[in-house]
Amino acid sequence: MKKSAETRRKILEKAFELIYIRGYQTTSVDDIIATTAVTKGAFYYHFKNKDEMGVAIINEILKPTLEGSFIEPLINTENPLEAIYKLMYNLLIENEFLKVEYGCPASNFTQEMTPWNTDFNQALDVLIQKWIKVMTNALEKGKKNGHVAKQVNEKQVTMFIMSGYWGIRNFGKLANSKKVYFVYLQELKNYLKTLE
Amino acid sequence: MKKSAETRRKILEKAFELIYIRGYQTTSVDDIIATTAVTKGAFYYHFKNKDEMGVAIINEILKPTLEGSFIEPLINTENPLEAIYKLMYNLLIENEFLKVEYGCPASNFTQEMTPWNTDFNQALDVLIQKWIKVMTNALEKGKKNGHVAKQVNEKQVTMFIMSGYWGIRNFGKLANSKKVYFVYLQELKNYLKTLE
DNA sequence: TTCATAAAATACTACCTGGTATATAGCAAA
DNA sequence: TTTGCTATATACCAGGTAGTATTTTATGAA
Repeated sequence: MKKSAETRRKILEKAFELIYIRGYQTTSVDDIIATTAVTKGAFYYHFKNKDEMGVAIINEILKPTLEGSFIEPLINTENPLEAIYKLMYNLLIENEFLKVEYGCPASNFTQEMTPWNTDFNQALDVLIQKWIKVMTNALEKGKKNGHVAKQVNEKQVTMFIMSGYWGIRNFGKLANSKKVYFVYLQELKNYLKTLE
Repeated sequence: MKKSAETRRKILEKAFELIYIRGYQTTSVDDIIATTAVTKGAFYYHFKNKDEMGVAIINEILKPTLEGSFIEPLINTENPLEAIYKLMYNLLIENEFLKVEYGCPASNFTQEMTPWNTDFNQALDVLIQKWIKVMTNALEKGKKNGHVAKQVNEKQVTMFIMSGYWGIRNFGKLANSKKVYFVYLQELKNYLKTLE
C-alpha cells in the first residue's frame, strides 16, 4: 500500500521531468519506464494509459508545485503591484525549478495538448483559472486600500500580465537566455507603475 | 520544371495546414502524402527528410505569410502606437488565416521544436528578430515625430508587447474563444496610451 | 500458515514511424 | 527516335510505439 504509492509517485515525477524537457509526444512510455527503472507491468497497473498519466502529472505534480510559486505569493498581500513584480522576478530569474530553455511547463502542456485532448485542457484550465482569480482578487484588494488606481480593470490587467509571462517564456526558449527576461521585467515595472 | 515546383509547393502548403492544426510531431509523413495525394517517392525527392521539409515550411510558407501581416503594417507608419494596436487587432480578431483554437503558428513551432532542433530554432529566430527590429524602428520614429514619449525604451516596449501577443495566443488556445482576445486588446490600448 | 489480492515482471503484438531501394514514367535536347 | 535526366510510383524495412496477456512475487488479514 505504501510502497505502491511510492512507485506511482516516482513514475509521475520522472515522467514530468522528461516531458518538461522533451515534450509529451516525444517522451515515450518506454523512455519513462527506462529512466524510472519500473517495468511496463507496474506502469500500466498504475495508469490506464499514457494520457491518464499525463493528466495525473498535471493534477498531482504540476498543480501543487505551481500553487506554491504562482498562487501563494499573491494571497494576503497589501500591495499587489509590488507582489506581482516580485512574483514575476522570482519565476523568471530565481526559481530554479523552471529553466529558461524549457519554458513554463503549464504553457508547454497547453501548447502541445490543447487542440486535441480535452482532458488535458480541463486540467490545465483549472490551474489557470485559479491563478487568474487570485491575481484579480489581489488587484481588487489593492484598489480598496489605495495601492491600485480606481479606474484599473482587474481582469484586463490580470490577463495582460499573464499573457506577457507566458509569452516571454516562449521568447526565453527561443533565445535560450535569461537576458530577454530582464528586458521584459524592466518594462513590466514601468507598466505596473501606471496602475498605481 | 513547372509542375515539379507545384508538387513541392502543394506538399509544403498541405503539410503546413496539418502541422498548424495538429502539431509537427503528431503529423506524420504518411499523413502528409495521404492528404496531398503525393507519393512517398515524390516527397523524398523534394525533401531529404521530414525536418528539412519543416524548415522549408518556415522559410517558404510561414515567413512570407507572416511578413505580410506582421511586418508590413509596421513600416512607414507615422503613429506607431496606433499601428501596433491595429496590427494586434487585425491579427487576433480579423485575420482568418490565424485561428484561435490553433494559436500562432510561429509560436507553436517555437514551443514544439526549440528545445531540440537548432535548424528550426534559427529559422524561427530570423522571423522574430525581423519583427522585433521593425517594431523597434517604428517606435523610434514615433519618438522623433512626437507620437511616442521620449523616455520610452523601444526595445523593452517591443519585447513587452510581443510577449503579450504570444501569451494571449496561448490563452486563446486554452479557452478556445476569442473573448480573451478582446479583454487583452482593451488593456493593450490602456498600456499603449501610457507611452504617448 | 494459508490464501486472496495487490503489485510488479516478462514477453509479446499489431501498428505506425521515418526512411530507403528500386523501378518506372515524363520530358527535353541530340 | 534515342538518350539522359527529372520526377514520381511502389514495395519494403528496421526500429519504435502504446498497449495487452500472462505469469510471478509481495503483502497483509484470517
